[in-house]
Amino acid sequence: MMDIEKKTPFKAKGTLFETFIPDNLSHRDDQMMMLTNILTNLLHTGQSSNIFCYGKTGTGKTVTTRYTADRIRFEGMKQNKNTTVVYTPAVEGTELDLYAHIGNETAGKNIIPSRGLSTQETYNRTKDILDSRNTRAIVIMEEIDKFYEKNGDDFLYQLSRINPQLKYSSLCLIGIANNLKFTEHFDPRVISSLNKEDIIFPPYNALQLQDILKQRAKIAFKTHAIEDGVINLCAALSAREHGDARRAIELLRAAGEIAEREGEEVVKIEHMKKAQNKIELDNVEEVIKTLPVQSKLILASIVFSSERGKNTLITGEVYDIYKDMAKKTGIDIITQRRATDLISELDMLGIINAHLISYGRGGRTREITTAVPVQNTKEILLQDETFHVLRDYKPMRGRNARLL
DNA sequence: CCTCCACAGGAAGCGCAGGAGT
DNA sequence: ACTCCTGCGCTTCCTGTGGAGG
Repeated sequence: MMDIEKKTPFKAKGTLFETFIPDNLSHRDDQMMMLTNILTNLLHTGQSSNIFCYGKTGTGKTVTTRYTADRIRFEGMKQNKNTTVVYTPAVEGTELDLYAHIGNETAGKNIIPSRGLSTQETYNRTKDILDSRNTRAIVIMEEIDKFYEKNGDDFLYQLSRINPQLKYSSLCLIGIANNLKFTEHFDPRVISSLNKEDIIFPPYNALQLQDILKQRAKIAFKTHAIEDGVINLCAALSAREHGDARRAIELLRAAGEIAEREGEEVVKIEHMKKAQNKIELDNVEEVIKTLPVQSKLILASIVFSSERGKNTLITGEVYDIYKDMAKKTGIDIITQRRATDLISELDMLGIINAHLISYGRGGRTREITTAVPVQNTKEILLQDETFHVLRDYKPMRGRNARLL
């Protein structure tokens, strides 16, 4: 028999995943109190104001709201007042998708189709479902600012006016946003009917992160399974980059996994350093792999000509190389207009940096550089069969190539 | 001060996919 | 089988523009 007692620093690894909601949240007492105060009205009067939470990623907006909403739901159960929590992860979709999601989550099954019905009809059905369930629905909506940017403020108007139309139920919207100022351009009629309260989540500093990590480490790892300084390093690395607690915990977990794989029972500084590199690469790989072909090809044209000192490209150059590569790989060529959009998307994903610059008479364009390790990116792209012919691609000088 | 480059990026619309209703 | 709905990727056509060179 093999040794079943395999060496590991972990005691309860599951507590280091994003889905885990801890029993107590440190450094978010104020926000939790405000949330509780507002949401308690749901149980008292059956309705409450809508709430907008602002803060950067990993500042505890999601955990805090979900935690609090859950407690309210539990409290409601005790008082025999039916409460539903609808969690809406960052929706890629539209107003229609949002209504369908709320309706289906409330119902607990897929009743409303995501296509085929008009937006208004979808809204009506969701409204009917809500009313038929006799419930107080807390709708937590992730990245509401992004949704607003894409779809406008109509959904807010609709949702804010839903309560008077409900006889037996009510809806309370909790919007979670990164951008503090996205409400600035709301239509006045939205502002007047929305009735919202704002809660701000400031980023954690290194000390607070340390605190959070220590608490979490206590339940996740065996005693003495973490070398001195590892937590502090983890907190420092995370605070410096983003102050993001979610990623800090992810980093700690990765360090533990690396230690585990190396057959160690103690997480050491070197594991933490390796973990940081790994996480960075993993994230990039995941994003690149799931890119649509055309985006991949655009990325390829940037990456495959970013070596040998020539590391800034302009849109025209990228497009020329792209066309060349498209011919070689047999992929349909898209227009430059479309290509600029894809370049913007890659920029937003953080895979490349593209910023506007003017060369005066030389025109106005974007300077593009890679934001990820070139060699690794090439390898990831080459995993795709379609790109095999590019393996030994020699960057050509585009028609628009500038002289340095 | 004006020009003019090499684009940025908005607007409209097209064809298709996926699904509902009839 | 047929009509109607929306989203998506894309094209076509277009107007707008920072700033070096004239």
